[in-house]
Amino acid sequence: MTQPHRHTRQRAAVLAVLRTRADHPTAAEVHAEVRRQMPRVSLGTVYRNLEHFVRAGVARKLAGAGREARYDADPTPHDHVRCIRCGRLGDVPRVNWSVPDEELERASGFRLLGVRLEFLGLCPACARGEGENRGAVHSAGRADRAHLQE
Amino acid sequence: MTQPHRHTRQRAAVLAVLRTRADHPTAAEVHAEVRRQMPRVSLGTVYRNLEHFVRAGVARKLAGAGREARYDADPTPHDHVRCIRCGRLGDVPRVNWSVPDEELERASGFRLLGVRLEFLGLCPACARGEGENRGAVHSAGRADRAHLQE
DNA sequence: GTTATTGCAAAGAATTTGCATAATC
DNA sequence: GATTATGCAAATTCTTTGCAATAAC
Repeated sequence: MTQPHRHTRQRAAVLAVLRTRADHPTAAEVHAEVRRQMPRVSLGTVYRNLEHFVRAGVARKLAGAGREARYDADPTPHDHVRCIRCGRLGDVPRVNWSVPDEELERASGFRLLGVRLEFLGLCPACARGEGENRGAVHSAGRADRAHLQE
Repeated sequence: MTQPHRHTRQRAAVLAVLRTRADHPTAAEVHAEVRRQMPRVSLGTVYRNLEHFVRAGVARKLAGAGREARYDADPTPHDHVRCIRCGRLGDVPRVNWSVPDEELERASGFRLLGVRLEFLGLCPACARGEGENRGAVHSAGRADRAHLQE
């Protein structure tokens, strides 16, 4: 069934970075950091190992709203806030909320298996107007609200 | 402030398709359908117009978990279920849930502006095992659970 | 020794963009 | 007539993949 896994320095390094950083880095960010120790690691290897950990249940892939995916190796149950300006991710305590599953299943016709909950907001830096502009920023007003509905 | 907009046949066609179809089509699907009436429309034009409607608050862009974005012109407040096998989107009634915003803002350090709630599940066809396989399907068990956590 | 894993480079998928032309206001 | 929108193709961005070489078991 399950294939045997091998311990490689690259794999260990990827996990180490993921566990060290609390900011849910992107694959590129993990790559950059791993590279400082092992200059020859390829981005492909980083992606493969990140995917490996996700499949193993060790890491979560946080792929939201058309942005680069971010990875989180914190096993504690919690949700996330994504900064709508720079894309940064933050943690939020898990919200208690009850969903009437059966009713929703009937209404949608889908079999419901889970939920993804992601808050949208502004990280401290962007709230102060000093955020790095890592993505499309709509002008204020209407557009921002529309974006929030995603 | 706001730029003047122009009425073009292409723009009207994109909105018409979006309003006609209840299944939240992707840009490519909208393109295919618009093309039946106007064979020369380009995919770029479809993207530009979809983005136009999103900015105007007329449509919502539903970009989840690394998949192609889907678009929804239904103004009624509702949430969505995404089929983890084929990517299809369904509607679900909006769930009532209260979030203690201030507490979460304090805990996260972010200014909270909104939430994105997306259910994950199996669409009717995929639940019956006859779904089109439009995307990566992990093998059963562990991997699926990991995927659900996204 | 097998075979999972790597590095590299190339391919892919989704979306965006530059630019000359065409259509709208 | 001024300018927005289009068509086309090329460019971007993020991610995956083929393959020969390498390293783990």
